[in-house]
Amino acid sequence: MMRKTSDKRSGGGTGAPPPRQPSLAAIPFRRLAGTGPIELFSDTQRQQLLRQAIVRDFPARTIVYRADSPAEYVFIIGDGVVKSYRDLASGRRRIAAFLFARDLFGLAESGHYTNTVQTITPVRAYALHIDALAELFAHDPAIEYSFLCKMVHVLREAQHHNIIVGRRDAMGRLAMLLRLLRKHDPSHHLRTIPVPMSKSDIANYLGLSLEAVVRATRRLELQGIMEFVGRHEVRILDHSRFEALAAAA
Amino acid sequence: MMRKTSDKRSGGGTGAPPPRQPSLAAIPFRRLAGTGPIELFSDTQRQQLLRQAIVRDFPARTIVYRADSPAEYVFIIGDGVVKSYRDLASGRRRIAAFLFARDLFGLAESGHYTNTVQTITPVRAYALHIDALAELFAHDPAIEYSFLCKMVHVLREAQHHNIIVGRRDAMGRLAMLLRLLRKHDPSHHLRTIPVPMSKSDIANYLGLSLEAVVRATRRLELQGIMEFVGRHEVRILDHSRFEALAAAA
DNA sequence: CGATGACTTGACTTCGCTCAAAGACAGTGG
DNA sequence: CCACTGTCTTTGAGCGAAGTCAAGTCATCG
Repeated sequence: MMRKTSDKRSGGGTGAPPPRQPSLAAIPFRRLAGTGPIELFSDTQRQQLLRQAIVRDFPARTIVYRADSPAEYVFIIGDGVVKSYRDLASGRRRIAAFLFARDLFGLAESGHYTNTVQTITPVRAYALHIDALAELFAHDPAIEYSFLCKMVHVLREAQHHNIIVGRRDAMGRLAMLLRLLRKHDPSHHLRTIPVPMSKSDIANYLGLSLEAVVRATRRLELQGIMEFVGRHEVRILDHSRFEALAAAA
Repeated sequence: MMRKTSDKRSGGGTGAPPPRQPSLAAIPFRRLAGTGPIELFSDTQRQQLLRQAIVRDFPARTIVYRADSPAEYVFIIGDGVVKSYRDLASGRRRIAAFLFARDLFGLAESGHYTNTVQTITPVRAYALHIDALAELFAHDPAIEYSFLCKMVHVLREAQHHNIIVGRRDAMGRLAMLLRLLRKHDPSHHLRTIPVPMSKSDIANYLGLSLEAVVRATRRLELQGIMEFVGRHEVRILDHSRFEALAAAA
């Protein structure tokens, strides 16, 4: 049934110096020196949030909340990976996003969550009561600005997801997902990309059948572009062809 | 080449009492009485924004800005319809969203727009300089909160778009888009849905080829579910089957 | 060591894509 | 006012890729 505590997949956030918590990462929308995601909170903001937050640890495969249930809390991930999905009337499941350390989830619609969120690895999360958060916003526009930045960033990610799903070829979609996952790996100088989720999750994220995902991985392996090392790691063998495939958009 | 000013398609916002401008509409994320979108700005907020805003009128088919160009302004649509899209390396074009009156666009990434935005109908827009807006945010958390609400709302729409594109059947995708368009029609008690964009735009939004869109419309017409009245209006003939198709998700 | 869930593989079907060519519409200019 | 022209749209034929169904294997855990 449930894997116990033996799950060693980390999926992000285990870099050498553990970042202060809670923290939020995003690429700001205004012009800035760097090009990658930056930390949005200052130390004092972090402390303010931590005062309001409830630290919660979830084992792998735990449902944090279900779609359409009343939304009391917003969550910031300290460590671990979750999936945010919706089960459709057709019986299909659409995974809207995989979320990692420094990501945010739980902003709802009319007080009800729109997606179900379930952990993939063990997760530490910071739960912020929505009223407390609104209170904070009213007093501190800078914190609110950070959340706004994050939402803009998340919207861009959703649009990128749209582009991924819009591709017709399964191999290309898979390559794009792998590139996403690599970005979330703190130590991606290594040749292997951590893949914490199951192939079935991947299928639901990419809008493919499970079999199509399996066949796409097989073809990528046959072409010598990448290979699975166990079920939760991928090694890129031919970087240039991999990038070319993922970039074909 | 370019249609001149004779374009009569409205596409939203021509309801009897013209709303005060600029205005933003969204479903707030906190629990609330109503279930539909509400106006986010108060009168005083509107006036504050209007003081900063440049009112700009664009003819149909005008490019407001191009992807990757420096982002100086954020826009709120007063009236009309635009498309926000990105041309991919493969030669394909992905339309990320159609935007209507009371919608927002132009929040960028690192000071550069991520999508190209082009008008479909004539458009009146309110351009807000990003620095002025940030200034406003720092002084008025309530305005900032409105923008945050809007971004959360837009994110939900993007996820809904993901669900649409995730469907395999062209007819179902088309039905879902038509339902979206109906929502944006101020007078949708009528049997006809305004469809301001071309079928080619629809194809790029749905992730289909133009021909697939045409065939889907044909099949819907043959089955007596709906029919095109001219190129920019659709009449729903069988509401229950239409809804069933769109809801099958 | 048996069970459960995750994964793999094969055969067949279906649906949308591509290419190609013709038809319909709207704004333009005479 | 009407023919002109470019765009948008429609339709057909053939192909390929992903979906579905059905077995069967592998891995992990009790």
